[in-house]
Amino acid sequence: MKSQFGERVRTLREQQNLYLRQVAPLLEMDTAQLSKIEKGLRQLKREQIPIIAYILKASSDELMTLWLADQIYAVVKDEKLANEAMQVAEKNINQKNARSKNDEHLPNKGSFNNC
Amino acid sequence: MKSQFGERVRTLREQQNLYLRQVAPLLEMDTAQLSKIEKGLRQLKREQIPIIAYILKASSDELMTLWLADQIYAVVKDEKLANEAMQVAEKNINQKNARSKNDEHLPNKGSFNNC
DNA sequence: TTATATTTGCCAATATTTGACAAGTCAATA
DNA sequence: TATTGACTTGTCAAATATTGGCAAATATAA
Repeated sequence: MKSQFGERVRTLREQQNLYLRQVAPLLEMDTAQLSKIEKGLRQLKREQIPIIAYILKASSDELMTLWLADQIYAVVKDEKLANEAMQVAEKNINQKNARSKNDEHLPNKGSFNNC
Repeated sequence: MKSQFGERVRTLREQQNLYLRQVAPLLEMDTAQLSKIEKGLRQLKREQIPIIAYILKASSDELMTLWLADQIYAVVKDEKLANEAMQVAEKNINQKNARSKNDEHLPNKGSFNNC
């Protein structure tokens, strides 16, 4: 498993018939860096994902999802307890989401009511 | 959601009636650092997990799982696409595992047969 | 108050990641 | 086979991020 994100970016770039040298400057980097990003040897900065999505006429959400998945994968890829850890993490995420969902039902959500 | 790992360590330490000052030196750190680790403000080094598990008479696997879950959570905690990313990452892990499972059925696994 | 346990803030030390450049490979083709 | 263009790789200093260690602050109990 290499970089899902990088592979997708390369595919998209080739579909648009763009060269590294055409795309890299738009991201303010040289071709070497973008090459490494596509090969998963470097990480694109999170805040550049919408930019590259725009350049490649792709879904920002799709690329962000792949980028995040790569980050997660980097944490657990050589871990025998990867699946267990994922389960625990998932539970934590859902609890967090449940909490903020509850907040919606509380009065004065988002107001600064500390009078 | 704070640090599952840190909270578990604190619970275990208190169950054993140990003070930070007793445990910290065994991990070659001062009480301030261990305090931060228990509160999730610092990360214990991965390779120290078996050590702290031994000190606290706990399961190394349990603590490793919580530690990894914390690392994963740190990546996605503020991401709206957290769940999607987790799904993709999980698929990647399972594919990887499936691959190494296949390897077991190949001949000469682990030998250096490049003659 | 004193003593003990823990926490917090700060910043230097260390570790990790990135950016930039040069040199390299590879394929097409003149 | 020399040249060109696209991409890749290696190196290393610079930028970032993380940690370690200390001192001071807080908290709680005696």
